[in-house]
Amino acid sequence: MGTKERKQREFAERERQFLDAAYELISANGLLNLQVGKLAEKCEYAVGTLYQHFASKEDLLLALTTQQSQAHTDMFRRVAQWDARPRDRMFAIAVADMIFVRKYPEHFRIAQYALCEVVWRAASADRRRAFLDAGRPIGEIVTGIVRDAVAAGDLALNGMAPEELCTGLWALCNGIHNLVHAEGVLEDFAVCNSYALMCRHVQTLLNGLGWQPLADPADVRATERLIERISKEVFHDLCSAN
Amino acid sequence: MGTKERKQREFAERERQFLDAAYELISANGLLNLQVGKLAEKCEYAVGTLYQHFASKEDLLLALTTQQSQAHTDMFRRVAQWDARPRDRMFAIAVADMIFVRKYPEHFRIAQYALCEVVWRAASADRRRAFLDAGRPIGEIVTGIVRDAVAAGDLALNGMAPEELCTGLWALCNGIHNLVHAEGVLEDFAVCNSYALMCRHVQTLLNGLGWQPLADPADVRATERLIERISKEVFHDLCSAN
DNA sequence: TCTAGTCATGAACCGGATTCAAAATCCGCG
DNA sequence: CGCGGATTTTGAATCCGGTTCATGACTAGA
Repeated sequence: MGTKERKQREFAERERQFLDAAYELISANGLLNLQVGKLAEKCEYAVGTLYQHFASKEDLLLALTTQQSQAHTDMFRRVAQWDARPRDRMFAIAVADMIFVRKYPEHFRIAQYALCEVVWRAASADRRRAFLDAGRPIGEIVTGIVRDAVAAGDLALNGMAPEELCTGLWALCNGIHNLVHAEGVLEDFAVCNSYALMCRHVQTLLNGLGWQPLADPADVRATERLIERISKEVFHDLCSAN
Repeated sequence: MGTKERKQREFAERERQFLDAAYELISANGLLNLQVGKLAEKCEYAVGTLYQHFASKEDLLLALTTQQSQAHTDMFRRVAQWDARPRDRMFAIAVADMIFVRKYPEHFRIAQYALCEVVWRAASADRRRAFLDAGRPIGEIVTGIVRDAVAAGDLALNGMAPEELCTGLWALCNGIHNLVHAEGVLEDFAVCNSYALMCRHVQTLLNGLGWQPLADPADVRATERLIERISKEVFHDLCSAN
């Protein structure tokens, strides 16, 4: 009975259609103006059909975030396979993050919103679980790099677990995105190229961990070259301009 | 004609009442369940009266966040006046942040929500401006500490503006709060005492900046002692236990 | 072709934010 | 002290958009 399976495939396909359309609508009109009715209409389905997929509007947003998270993971996977010293790979993780957020600025905003308690709680438990599951490989990739570094003698944990060490990087990147996206906050603060700055802070943090080989804090060009190299060797297809 | 002024005072007082009550309701029932009608009722005013103060529900949330920001600022001001070496003062900023978020966990959630594009845009322009204004002193305090450190020869900027340097710390703290509050994400990640960890990361970042005197990354106890000292000398009244 | 089951539909429902016309209150003046 | 216009408060009515569910269409197997 292949019928069942074909149905499932079609169902999954339709779900993707909804999510893609949602992203388009959000990009065009802002998250604020996303309306379930409009979305269904755009997809040429009835609202009821949409509700066959998502328990609520919030559920849909979390689903979208989860989908995004998978794309994000794919970029990280590439970094993991990149043939470079652990420190550079870890730095490349931050660069990947940066490229991703820049490429899909709405995604960050949606995630930011979807992970707020209000929305998170309004999504279904299944959806929440799926989101957490989607994030797990990211953790594994990143802690893997840390372990490599320790094994190579480039990094001393000083009693921290690799997971704990990672949270620092993670928080730093996440926090920067937050600041960048909070309108007016950074402008006020006279920061021009926020992502170059983010890279600098990441290098600083890695240096603070004593992660070898240390980056020269005064040599901004070296970091720029590294970013270019990463763009070229790992994300050639995603970085047309810068 | 003092009538005008008394009215203004009363108006401001009522606004505070609304905001305080909103915080209570949110603490009790969660942000999700905050209802404008209920809030007005709790304050024994009609909904219409509430709308005299706030352009929308979102506007109210941003107002609440702004109020919070002022309390936050007061804590930072204390740190600025603390008689200690700049590096310790900077570290104390992070500790202050930590104490604040711990003391008012809902406030963080509200801010997180209020600063999402959806809510931010739904608030009135005046309110947004007020929020940005409320944040400005924080920036001044923190960059002030950086300048002190540079003047004392404890820190080299390496071409960064003090504001830029601050964003790193800021992002790190903000990011950690985000992770801590995102249910399930850190649990998954086997992090037990998240704020102790945050302090470690802050020390790491400061070390990475070469901010003298460096903290010994292996000596966890030293940082604990410093935190205790800060709790005692700066926030004696706010820290009953730990 | 028929039938039971599954799925899609969209008008109706409903909760809650927002509005606004009427009522109450306030204030300065005679 | 009382009057009249301005200001403020009130809460029932409105509006909006997310969600439901009775109905009809479609499917697959008999």
